Amino acid sequence: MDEEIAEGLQRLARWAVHITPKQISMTALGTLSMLSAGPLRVSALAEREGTTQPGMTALVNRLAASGYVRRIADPTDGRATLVQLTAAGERTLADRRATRASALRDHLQALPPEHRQALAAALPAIDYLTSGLDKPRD
Amino acid sequence: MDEEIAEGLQRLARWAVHITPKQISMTALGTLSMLSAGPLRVSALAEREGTTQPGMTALVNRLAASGYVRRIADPTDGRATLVQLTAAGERTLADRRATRASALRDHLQALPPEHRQALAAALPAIDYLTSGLDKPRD
DNA sequence: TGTAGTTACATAATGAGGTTATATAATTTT
DNA sequence: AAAATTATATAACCTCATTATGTAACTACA
Repeated sequence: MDEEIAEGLQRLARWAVHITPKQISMTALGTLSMLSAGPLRVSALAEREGTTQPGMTALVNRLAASGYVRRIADPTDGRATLVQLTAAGERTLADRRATRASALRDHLQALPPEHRQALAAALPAIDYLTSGLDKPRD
Repeated sequence: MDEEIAEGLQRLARWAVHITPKQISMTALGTLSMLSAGPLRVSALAEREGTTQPGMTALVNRLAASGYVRRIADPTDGRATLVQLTAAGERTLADRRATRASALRDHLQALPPEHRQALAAALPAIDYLTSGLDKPRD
């Protein structure tokens, strides 16, 4: 049984990524998402995104070049830099989330009622599984 | 309601990608997966993977360099090249699928029974949603 | 039938996103 | 005060994707 569920979840993840507009990478969106709760260190972002510190430094560079984040000094540690979401970053985050959700909703609307109900009933299970994620709604 | 489901599916996709060992890209795995049913043209692979033809040419180059696929002539069209899975490619495909499925199963085993049941009940809905995909079990 | 158009793939240049290894500066430890 | 550790940055290098363009082969048609 777990076999079938695992297979289904893999297909579902693949499908969701497929139909989702790729304006921004998952890592970039997740990073902006985390920052919406307040500034974080580069290393904290890297750890929670499951990437490396140099990789996150590069991503923060790109996000800063796009004007979505800025670096501020960490008052408690001269080595660290805090990454802070800008107003433009907040707008972009909201916009990208809405676009993604709407792409998914288009497909859900074409879903027969019993299937929609089954998915709704599975939401607590999904919440349970994904609760380890840093509540990024992406 | 669709709102909550869309959100849940996005989180689920993100989670599944997160916990999945990234030995191989989704596109590469999907490509090998399609080829397991028989040789296909570069352009057919590109279209079904939702990528560009030059992108698929490059991917086929890398897969060929790794020994997972080979190019063979298309007897019906001198311009086309068919991409064929090698024995090593089949082994790799099976191995990667197993690794991914096992990572997911580890999480499913820690799932309370009622949640597991809810997911099992949602499988038909998942099949319905993802039926557009080229039955790649990834 | 030969030439014009189209098609299939490859190549080139570019950029995002990721890796490991290493350097630098600031903080801690001893 | 010196040594060790920590936080970030930098460098060199892959993968994966894009657009623009080249080339060879097929198709159509005057």
